[in-house]
Amino acid sequence: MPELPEVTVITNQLNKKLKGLEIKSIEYDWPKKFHWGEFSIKDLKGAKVSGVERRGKIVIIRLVSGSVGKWDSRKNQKKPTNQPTYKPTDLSILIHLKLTGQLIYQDKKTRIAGGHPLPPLNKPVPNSTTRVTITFDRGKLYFNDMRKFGWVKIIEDKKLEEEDYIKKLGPDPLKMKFDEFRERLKAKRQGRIKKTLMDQSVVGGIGNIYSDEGLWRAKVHPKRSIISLNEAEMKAIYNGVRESFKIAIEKGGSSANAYVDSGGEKGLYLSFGKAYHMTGKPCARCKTPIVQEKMDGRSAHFCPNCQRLK
DNA sequence: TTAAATGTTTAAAT
DNA sequence: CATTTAAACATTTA
Repeated sequence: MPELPEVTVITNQLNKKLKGLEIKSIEYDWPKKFHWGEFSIKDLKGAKVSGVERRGKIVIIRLVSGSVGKWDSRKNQKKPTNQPTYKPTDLSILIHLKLTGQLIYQDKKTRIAGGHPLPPLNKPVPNSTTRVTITFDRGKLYFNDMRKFGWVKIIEDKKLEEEDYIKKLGPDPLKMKFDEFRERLKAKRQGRIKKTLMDQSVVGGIGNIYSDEGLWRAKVHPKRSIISLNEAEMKAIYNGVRESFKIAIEKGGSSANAYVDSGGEKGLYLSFGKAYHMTGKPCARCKTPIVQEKMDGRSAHFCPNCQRLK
């Protein structure tokens, strides 16, 4: 999916738009990946958005209780009643976009869209890839996912840290000091650098695009093992990943197709990319054609001259 | 027609 | 038991 920069961009925009909105209803045709846990639609109806944030690559829509009812604290579950359910704490909606997820919010005068570029982000919604629709008192949020790899989960705020994805998640490269970044990577020793960078338990938010981009900037071959990296190379990788993230966030994400920002403006292509999907194109530094090679089940793109294996 | 795709989990093999 | 690799998930597009 959408990696850290894309999720950051859409999260920030959603945060501005959704704050204070009240949930009216939720529709979905995708029960397999909509995890309600012990909750149900009754628990969300009337709840208001207190903010939208990001953890790794997931989007979290935080809610505050709107309705009140009964909660059985002994059984730690809702009582079987038709009354609205009382929540001992507030709830959150977790959304993982995986490979092909998109989030699109629309109201009378606004449209914001982010995530995977296909289908085009300016395509009308709902469409054939729309899996979940959350209706607010003013506007609707659509979760599209062509390949249905993504998921939605309803969870209590206080259990957020125990959630499977979140509890394994390493810190953001942008929020981490170099020392911690280096130590976390080093723990993988024999691991190959590209694969390790994409390991969400080591560092959060890096996927196939930005591991390629970061390593290109660092002039490090994606197959290098962690133990073979010296201090300078490690630092270059740290900086490389951070730079590519910062640039991508500035540019509004890497979505390769039409991107519509909160003002309805179009634009933004993966024009800043130096390696990802640049196979055969000359390296921006040395003009050697970028090569693509399959490794660890993914395709890596790199410059065979700047990024030597040894 | 076949392969590949902005990701993660799980089963299987080492 | 720890680690690595392959397969699975589901669908579209090049």
